[in-house]
Amino acid sequence: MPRPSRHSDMPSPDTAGPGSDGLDRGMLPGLVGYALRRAQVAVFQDFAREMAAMRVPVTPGEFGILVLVSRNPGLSQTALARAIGVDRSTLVPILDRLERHGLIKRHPSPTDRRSHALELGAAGMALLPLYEAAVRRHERRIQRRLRAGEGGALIAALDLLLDGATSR
Amino acid sequence: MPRPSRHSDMPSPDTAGPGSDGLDRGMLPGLVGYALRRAQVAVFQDFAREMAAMRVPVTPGEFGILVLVSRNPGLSQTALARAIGVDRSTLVPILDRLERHGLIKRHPSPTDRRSHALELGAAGMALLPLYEAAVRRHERRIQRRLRAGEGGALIAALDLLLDGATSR
DNA sequence: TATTGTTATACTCTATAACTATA
DNA sequence: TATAGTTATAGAGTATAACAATA
Repeated sequence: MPRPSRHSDMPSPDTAGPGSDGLDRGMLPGLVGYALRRAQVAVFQDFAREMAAMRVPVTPGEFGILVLVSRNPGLSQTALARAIGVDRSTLVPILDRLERHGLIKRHPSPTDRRSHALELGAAGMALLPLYEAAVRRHERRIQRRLRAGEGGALIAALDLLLDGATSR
Repeated sequence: MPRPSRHSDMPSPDTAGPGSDGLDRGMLPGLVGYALRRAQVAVFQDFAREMAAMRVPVTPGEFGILVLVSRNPGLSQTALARAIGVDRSTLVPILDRLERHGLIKRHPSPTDRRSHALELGAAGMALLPLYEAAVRRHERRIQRRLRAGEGGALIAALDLLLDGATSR
């Protein structure tokens, strides 16, 4: 994890953040939620920049779907929707697009004729390794200001944050 | 086709994340971007939950606007839009709502008759301290699984991430 | 009766372009 | 000519409700 900042508790009000414009931001720079939101936006933009070089660019959410489908072949749309936290109706146009580009394929389920068994399509099998490499490049770039091993500690801290924000 | 990376790289693939559903998530749990997105969603929901108790609930973005306006009275809409990273046209309906609730006020600028000088409204002056207290409670809750001082380190790491993702 | 995928619909958030009144 | 605020409009992204087919 990052440096054990030897300050007592509430982080400093901060006179001016990085790339600042001279405005007084008050308590904002001391808030985890504020740092989280700004980092999130920048990281998404960097992801898109890396993907722009690909033949079929995908969003972070779509990349997640491709990984999930490849590791859990035969998954149903409802199960996938639950796994990524969206309504099953929200998933339909997303899968439509991925299927249109051959990234995934909707097979008839052998056991339930209402259900679709999701698999990677031909383009998906060809491109997923390229997407994974692109994501690794992206991860290396966004973490380049961190010290070695700090990325893992950051993930651990974010998972703890998720837990603190989620659990009753 | 998930390929065994022969680099000594990413953290462990993770057998099952917290609150998992038995699905194999492959490399996802080892990605900072993935942890960031999930934490972000949970933290926003917790913010909304804290705000639900207030007379006039505000979003994280609206809270940021109130802080900015209170610390930089006389700010113009264009300057504010730039500070929070949205188009100035996007800001208009947001300020409309805040003004309707008396949280902010658009004064005529003394120096430029095209421009509005933003100030806190009467309700804004009364409520901002309550919002700030609510945000501190929210911050304390989401950080409750972290060790003492780790919140500051987390902010520092997120700021470094922002820098790595942003700079050319 | 309940569930799966789908459709229709609506709501939120955001941007672009064009307008107006000033500068 | 350029800028500040505004409007009209459009495109993502998301959800809810209802439907047909199937369980």
